[in-house]
Amino acid sequence: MASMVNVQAGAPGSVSELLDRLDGLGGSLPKRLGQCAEFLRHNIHLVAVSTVADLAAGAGVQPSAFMRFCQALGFSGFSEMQALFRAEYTQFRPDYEERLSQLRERGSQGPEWLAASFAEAGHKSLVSLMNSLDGERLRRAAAVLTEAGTIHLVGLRRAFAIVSYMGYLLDKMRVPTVIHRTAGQIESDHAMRPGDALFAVSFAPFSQETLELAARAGARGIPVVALSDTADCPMRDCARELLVAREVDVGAFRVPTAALTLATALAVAIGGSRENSD
Amino acid sequence: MASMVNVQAGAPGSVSELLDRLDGLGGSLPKRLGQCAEFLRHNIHLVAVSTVADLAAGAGVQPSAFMRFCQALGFSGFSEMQALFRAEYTQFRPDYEERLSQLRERGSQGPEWLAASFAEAGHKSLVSLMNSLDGERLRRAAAVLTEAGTIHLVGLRRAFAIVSYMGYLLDKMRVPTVIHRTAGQIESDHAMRPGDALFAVSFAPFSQETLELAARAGARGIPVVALSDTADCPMRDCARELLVAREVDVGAFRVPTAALTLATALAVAIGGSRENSD
DNA sequence: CCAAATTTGGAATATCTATTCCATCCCTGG
DNA sequence: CCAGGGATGGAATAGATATTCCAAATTTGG
Repeated sequence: MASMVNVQAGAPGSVSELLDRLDGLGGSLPKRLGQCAEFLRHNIHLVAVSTVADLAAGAGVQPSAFMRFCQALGFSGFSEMQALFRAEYTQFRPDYEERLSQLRERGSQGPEWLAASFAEAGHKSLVSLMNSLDGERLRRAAAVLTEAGTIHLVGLRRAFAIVSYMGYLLDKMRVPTVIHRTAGQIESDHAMRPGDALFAVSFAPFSQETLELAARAGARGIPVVALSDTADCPMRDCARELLVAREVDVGAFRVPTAALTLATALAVAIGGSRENSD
Repeated sequence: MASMVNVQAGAPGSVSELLDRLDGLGGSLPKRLGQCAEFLRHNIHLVAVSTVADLAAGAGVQPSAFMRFCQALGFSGFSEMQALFRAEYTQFRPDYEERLSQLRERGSQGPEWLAASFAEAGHKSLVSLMNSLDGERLRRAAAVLTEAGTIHLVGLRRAFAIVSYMGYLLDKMRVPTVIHRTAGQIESDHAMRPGDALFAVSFAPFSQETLELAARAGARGIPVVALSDTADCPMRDCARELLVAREVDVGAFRVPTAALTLATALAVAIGGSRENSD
């Protein structure tokens, strides 16, 4: 009984713990169980709502093999493993459909309805962000800004919130940063010196000031990383890298959830790399 | 066979269609089936991962009653109804866990990994926001700010992004708004006149300046609406309403997704109400 | 290349879940 | 107040689904 594939401790207590254990097992699993592991990694979301037979078929193995796989992970069987996924699912799943329909009934368009709508839009924006994100481009953008002497940030109107949060994070991580407010400040350009870099944020319809500042920086050989809500952004010409974060609107309004998320990830990545190279 | 409670067309083809039909049935259902309907409306997310017995128990009825309820909705039985929910679930669900574990494998902690982590945290923050949101309190907060002559906004450090976006939205909707930057500006207080209101944002650890400004405003009888990430916020004493938006962290960092979403909903609600009363 | 140990497939079984059925109860209309 | 029709609870049944078992196949170590 002690010579089984892998009988550690008890069963995992959460999905991420389970994934860790899966990584730990590495390639040490026999062929069929390996198939199960591979399939599970790519289809985590199916576990809560499928039968062993379905999952086994998906992984291309017999149900009994999948059972053995569950046991190798430390569970008593499939049911115990599924219970874990179901618990996690019921904990985190938003019931927007329900909530919105409820709110729609009694006097629509109140603040609560708006909050639910914006929250739902936020979910969609984040999903779309991760689906469309180009990891390689993001890495290059982070590299450009990591190597800069001082990072200059610019973004007006709705983009200013993004820039100000990024400025806060970078400053907290002791990365030399300047936030540009172009209004009536002609000296902006001269603050950018060779070796610096510019991070420019602008959403359609674009602020002329931001576009021009980015263009002048690009012309002077200062690398520009741009963030916009469309690939058609005019900055695509002057920018070394253009990142795109689309947002889902609620009527005429939106929350820049995806952009803020992407900008934060970028800032933290920059802060992390700088720290390492100090 | 034709005299059953309600046998229309076929089974609903989607969850929202089902909700519509539920609304259509209105109060015409007998007591026990009504309990099922009520429970379903509030626990849509449970259907995909529960048994009839569980749901029936939750609704306080016998399994057989729940079966009749499913049939009244046009399904052949519970299984058919559950299949609908399971299908929608597998469609919508993003596989962050999977994505993260994939990214973890090859060179962890890159910008892409960070983006995925922050996106996942954003999802969780939004779910928790909507689970904990008190509609009544939000409505009162919106009312306080709607009735104000000028809305004063204050928030420093990480809270400034929230305030600046809210300021942008309110300004766009032609609501008189002032953003206070307390640094070295002593006249802040006098800008707030009777009839105005203050919206103060501060997250732990709180900025002393924000707390003091809010306290002085409260003492002068100017209504204060506060937004924080904890109910333990010191402003709870001076504020007319305290809104709470908790965020899920990634390591030492976070994206203020929930707070920004809530603040946006609030701003749009205010803008909408003002428009109506003009 | 052989023997031992491990893994595998598939069928048999145990368990759990959905579904039906019917005696009883409760309303409703006369 | 008394039928009569629908609604209800609970048990009985049919159907899935998980789980185990073991003979056959495969791999591993010497």
